[in-house]
Amino acid sequence: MSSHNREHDAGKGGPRSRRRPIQARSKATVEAILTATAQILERSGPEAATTKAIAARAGVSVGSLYQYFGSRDELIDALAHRHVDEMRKVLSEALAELISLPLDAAIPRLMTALIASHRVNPRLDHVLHQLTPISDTAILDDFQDYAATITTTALRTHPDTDLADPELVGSILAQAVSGVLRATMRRFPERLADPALERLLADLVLGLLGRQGSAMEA
Amino acid sequence: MSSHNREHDAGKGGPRSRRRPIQARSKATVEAILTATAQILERSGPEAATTKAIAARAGVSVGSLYQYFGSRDELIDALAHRHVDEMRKVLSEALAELISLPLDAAIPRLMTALIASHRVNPRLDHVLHQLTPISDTAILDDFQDYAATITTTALRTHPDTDLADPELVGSILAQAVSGVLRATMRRFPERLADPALERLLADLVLGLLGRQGSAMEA
DNA sequence: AAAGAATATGAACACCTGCTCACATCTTGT
DNA sequence: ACAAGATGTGAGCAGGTGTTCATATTCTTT
Repeated sequence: MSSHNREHDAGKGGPRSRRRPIQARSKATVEAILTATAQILERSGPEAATTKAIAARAGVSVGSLYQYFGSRDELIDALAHRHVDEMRKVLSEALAELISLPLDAAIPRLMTALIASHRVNPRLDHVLHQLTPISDTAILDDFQDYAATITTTALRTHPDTDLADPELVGSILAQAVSGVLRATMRRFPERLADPALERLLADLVLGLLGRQGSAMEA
Repeated sequence: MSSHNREHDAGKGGPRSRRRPIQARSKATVEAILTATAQILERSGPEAATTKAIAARAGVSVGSLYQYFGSRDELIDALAHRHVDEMRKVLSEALAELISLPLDAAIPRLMTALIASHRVNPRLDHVLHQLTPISDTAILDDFQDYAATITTTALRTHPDTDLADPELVGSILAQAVSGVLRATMRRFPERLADPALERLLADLVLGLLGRQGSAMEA
């Protein structure tokens, strides 16, 4: 080995992971730490996610934790990134087939995809939202923005409707849907399986488009 | 003075305020403590709301705080109750005039009222939502349920539409609107003044009702 | 086999937290 | 004026936190 592994970010500054796992053993360690963090957060909330508790559940010592994460906050940040990446992946997978469909058919499928993406890890999702600060933009906003962009482009692409401000409409729709989903996951998780939810959400979106697209309704 | 003031709840148990303020001076103290807590929560989030920080900002000693609140959590609970009470009040004030209106006119006004109620203290609202646990029902849910009930009864009362499951629809609509409002407050607060938001929300609700009420759309 | 790098350990440290309690002060009723 | 209750104080306690570091172990390379 010729190059050291310690932090020496020639590029942009900012807090970075202390060390990068290069052997298989260490990769398993960071993996264990991340899953342990997720589990504790899901089960017992942010306050229980103590460095010591995390290390214990991961079967590692605190020292190991600090070998790969510069601080507790960095660790949680990494976990959050991981989580939105997975959500984004689930959503984008169901996306390819949508572009060719007319809106009436595309929107219900989009809802199904959104529900699926929110099912990735609802409890962790909620806790990460708890950790979202008021002012600063948070990692979780990335997913929200992604969903908004998708909706906006869908509206722009499909010639079925033409809106005055597709961006605003897309953003509002994404907010509405994710608001419903997040509230449902926390308080009525059994509803998620109910196909009525999907239909209602699709009707919600299509209804607004109908109202907005044409100046008049039937 | 014949009766002591200490806690001696003959009724149901549970953590209660230690002492009830009876003189004007002490009432001012609890008031100061509550406002201080709110200010710190708004400005710096839950972690900054230390008992010492609160006492300092209130111009009081820690001891005084514990004379009227059994614990830090009880204090925040009290503040949360206060907050939803105010939101509920704002909402219910704008409610009386709605029952006589047809849905097309009632819904936009309901949106105005909902926006107003969410404007009571958006930052505090967000922080209190941060403190909402995953599993247990929280105080803030009361407002959500209130809004859902109002919507449901509005749908039931007005003969304009007849829905299969007004409760589900009312609940979803309330979740959607509050999802939009909360996201907007945090990330695009300037939009709150935009009348387009009100119109969009009303269209969102009316659109779903149009879709749901009649089996067919134009 | 030997050396050096990567990885793992956990006691120890400095700091901060919620909370109590013995005491001082103010207010009120008589 | 005087007691007695109501209110206010803040140093101090017990416990917990995130983080570091000198040391030990394991792996990789030569």
